[in-house]
Amino acid sequence: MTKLSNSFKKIQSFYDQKKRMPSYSEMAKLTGVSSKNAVYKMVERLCGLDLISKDETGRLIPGKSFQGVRLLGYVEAGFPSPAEEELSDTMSMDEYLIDNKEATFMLKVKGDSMIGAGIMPGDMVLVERGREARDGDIVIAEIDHGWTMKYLHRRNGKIILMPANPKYLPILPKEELKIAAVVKAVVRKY
Amino acid sequence: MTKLSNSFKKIQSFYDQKKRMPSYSEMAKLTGVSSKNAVYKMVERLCGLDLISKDETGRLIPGKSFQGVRLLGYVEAGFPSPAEEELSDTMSMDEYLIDNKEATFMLKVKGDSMIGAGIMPGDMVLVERGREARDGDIVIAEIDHGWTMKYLHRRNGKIILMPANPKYLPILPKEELKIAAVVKAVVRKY
DNA sequence: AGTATAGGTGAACGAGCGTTCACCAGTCAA
DNA sequence: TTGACTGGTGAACGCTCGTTCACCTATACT
Repeated sequence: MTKLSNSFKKIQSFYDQKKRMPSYSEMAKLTGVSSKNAVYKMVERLCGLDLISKDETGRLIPGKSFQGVRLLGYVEAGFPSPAEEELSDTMSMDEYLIDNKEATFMLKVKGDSMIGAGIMPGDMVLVERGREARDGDIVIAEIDHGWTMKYLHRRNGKIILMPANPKYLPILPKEELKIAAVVKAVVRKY
Repeated sequence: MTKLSNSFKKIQSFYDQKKRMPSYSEMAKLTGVSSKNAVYKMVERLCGLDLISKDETGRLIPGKSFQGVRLLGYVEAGFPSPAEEELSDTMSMDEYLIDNKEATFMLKVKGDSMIGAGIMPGDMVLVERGREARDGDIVIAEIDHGWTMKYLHRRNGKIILMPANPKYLPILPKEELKIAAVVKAVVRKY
């Protein structure tokens, strides 16, 4: 554990708590040095490593690999050794899952009608409004004054809402069918 | 759309891009007013709504409902109308999914051995290292020089690794069994 | 007509910012 | 032993920060 990466972790956890970067003086206190210039040089080093950046006004902003969790390989291909972890990429969940924050909503799944698609009751789904639903998408649809989540299929001009559970029957909407949102992601927490 | 919430959105998207709050002068440019004091009063109003906060040094930090996506109700209980959306809570994916960033890793699932638990091939799992595995947890385990993801069960002192797919057989480790990590969440993107 | 009130202007204040300077103590290779 | 380098101190610089002041509109409500 180098001193540099130790200081970086302190800065990282400061940002996690406050959602802003510490000033140079604050970093001096965090890292235990008593001169702003020592910090300044350290920040320059961190900028070189792309861990921290500066915007056009000189203010500090988190660098590319600042936020998020480390991304590893495949689970069946083996779990990396501690040495390999150093090289791994990082990824923020928010960035990974959300394209358009304004139109994205999270909602909780009730019922088991999509269990065959790996969506269990109690899961959270991230849905995006105003996006065009394509054949095979999972959608939130209004059907006969109620809302359901189903696969959307188009068969020669007609729309079919397919559950992913043999217990339930496909829905052939008679008249009104409003697609409220398209399911973009599923999230389950244990 | 009030002017206040319009300005707030500009600030929000500034933060999204730069990962820091704009200064009062920057906000003045963003919102089109020409006096810092006008911005100051606006920020006070936003602080009252908990959209923006100040830390102990007076610097601005994002408020509680600043980041993340809006959280809605149950999907089968109905999709809220636009009016209801105003009242909804918000939630950051990072905060929701990650407790201990240092020990959390993301890895991609290969194979269908946990399909019964709603974990499909290609899904991402968030795993946490160094956490004690309890009975019923899904774990990443080293078994006979390989790594797998399985349910962990304890039966009178013995450990069984259970797949969630009838195609595969439970694993009764003979000797060495190292639990590398516990699966905390599953994420699937469409 | 009168008058609160919400929201804006423009100037001012001290404090703290990011940055730079000159200098110093160790470490390591030549 | 010398000399270059790395990482630190402490003081200084101009600039921008957050904040406050007095004053200025409009609109809304008696």
